[in-house]
Amino acid sequence: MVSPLVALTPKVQSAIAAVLGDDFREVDPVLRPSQFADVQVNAALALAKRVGMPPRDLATKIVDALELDGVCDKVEVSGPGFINLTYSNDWIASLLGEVDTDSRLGVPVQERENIPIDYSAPNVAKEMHVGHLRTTIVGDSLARTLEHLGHHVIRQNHIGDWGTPFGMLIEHLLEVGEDSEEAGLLLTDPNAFYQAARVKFDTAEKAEPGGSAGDFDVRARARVVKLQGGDEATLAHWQRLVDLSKAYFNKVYSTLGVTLTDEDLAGESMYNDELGKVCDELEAKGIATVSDGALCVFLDGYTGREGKPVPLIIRKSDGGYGYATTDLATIKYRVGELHAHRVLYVIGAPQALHLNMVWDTARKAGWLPADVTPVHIQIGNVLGEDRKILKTRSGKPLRLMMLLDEAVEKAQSVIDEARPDLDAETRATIARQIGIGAVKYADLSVAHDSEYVFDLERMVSLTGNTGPYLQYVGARVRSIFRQVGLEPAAQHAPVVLTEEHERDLAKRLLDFADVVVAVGAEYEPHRLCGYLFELAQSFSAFYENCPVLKAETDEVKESRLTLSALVLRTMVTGLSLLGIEAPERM
RNA sequence: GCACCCGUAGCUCAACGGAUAGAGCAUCUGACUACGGAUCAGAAGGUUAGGGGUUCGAAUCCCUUCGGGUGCGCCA
Repeated sequence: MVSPLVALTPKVQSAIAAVLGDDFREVDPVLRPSQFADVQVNAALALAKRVGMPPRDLATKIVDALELDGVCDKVEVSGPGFINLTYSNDWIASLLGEVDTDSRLGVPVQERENIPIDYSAPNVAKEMHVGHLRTTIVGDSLARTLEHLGHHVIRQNHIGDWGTPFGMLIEHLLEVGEDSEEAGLLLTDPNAFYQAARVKFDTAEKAEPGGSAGDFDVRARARVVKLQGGDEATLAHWQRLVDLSKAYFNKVYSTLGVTLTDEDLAGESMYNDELGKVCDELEAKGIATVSDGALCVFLDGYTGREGKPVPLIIRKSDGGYGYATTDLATIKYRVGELHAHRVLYVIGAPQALHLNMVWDTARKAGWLPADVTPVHIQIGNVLGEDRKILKTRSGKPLRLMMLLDEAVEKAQSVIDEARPDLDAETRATIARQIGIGAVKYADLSVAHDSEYVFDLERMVSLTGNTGPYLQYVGARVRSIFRQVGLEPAAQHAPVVLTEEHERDLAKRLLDFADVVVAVGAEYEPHRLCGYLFELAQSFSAFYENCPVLKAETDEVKESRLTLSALVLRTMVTGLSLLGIEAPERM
């Protein structure tokens, strides 16, 4: 089973080789979508200069050498040397027949690679905000997609469960008591807990030593050292803190329909025993040196203010370790223990410098071989209406759970009004699917590295390029089948193409595999969103213009039912790769 | 100061170096006793921030100016 582009590529390459010789057999035929035909071949333009031939002449020769019997109805040279190809309806129908019999809808199974994906990574005792929402959703979609392509995806939820803040968090927890109302905030409003600890710390730090503000800051710092030193009592308090937060994360993940579980937790604390070894090894290899009391790695090409070299601090002057050390231990683990072929980091764009320094250090230390590719899938900042970054610390905190609840509420009010015929329980289920789907789609449909303006109204809007619109297409198809009492999954009659809208839809369906492959290669779920939206539009036009159940003949009716069933299957599969549910009805 | 990212229609965003830069929202005009109108058809909307360069061809690659964002030693 192959897509049109995959099928045509070797044919065009053969024609090029026939004209220019075997040296050109592997050359990129430059197949592109065309507004004048089904596809255009731009190879002649690309190669003309190299072979010293006018592009139109070369294009003509390539066309003469092309063997496209039964594949294309029309082949013509156009403009400066474009070759426009128009598929024959029979070919489209026959490829679609193959897609129809393929449980994978033509999506290939790729050579299996081990791919750890680092995503979500919320902080213990901190509310998940819209920034976390994005890495969680994009990462989860990539995990699902790469898994679908046959890879061994190892989800790595690198939660912030270690480091300096835990000193103050534990001290705060001890002061308020583990069973206090205050501690309960960890489950419901973690930010409030964190902020309280933060305020105590900041107040004490600014105050005179021994003053009325107490020595909270001193105790907090001492607690960090105890924690990293493995003090048992401290570890027990820490574990309590982590457990409370884990319950909160899982509540969010379950609401969101994200695949992460406790099995995927691989927090910073996991690497605690390795931190000392990492430092020792780097020092022994002469990669790290002591500067101002801190153990640092200085790398070529990294300069900061006033041309001073930027250090990667792997051991602070007080003996503690920061996230640079943890991240080094992490990549060492992912390569050495998980045998990664690719290592994906779905984290914020501002971390680019840090990540590059970590990777370069790991390369230098021999922990990251040349054949292992680390990839930073940069998550752009989420902006407020004022186009400034939404921050939890200074600005008003935007609680994720509240946001999700609000999205579901909006969907609920719409569905209550539109479908009073359904029972309350069904409506509640649909409202959840639509509301959550809307939020996820809004996040997935823009390029992951672009900053985007967070607008709840637009997100949950049920018209336009939104999740609900795509879900609606699936519901419409199911409705057609319900009316005639047929199962979409059992519909496999041959497709015959007569109307232009049928042809457009069929062609669109054939592109699915290429898009999924592209998402896996480029790590860009927004391409799949774009594709599914186009598919939805193609289906809507088809649905409007080509009666299915009232078709002129049984043959046409059966064919259109097959097309509809394929739309449903493609839409449901595509949405599932995005992590979005497709309601039976809505 | 240095580095990275960004600047596309009123707004939010697309566009693997290819022909006339596309969608959605909003606006305007049409289509409802509907195979489900949560829809569809159509209109209007642009010097791709400015200027150079490379190329047969640039929103895309290079240089530069302007504007915005982010990062740059003991938070993560």
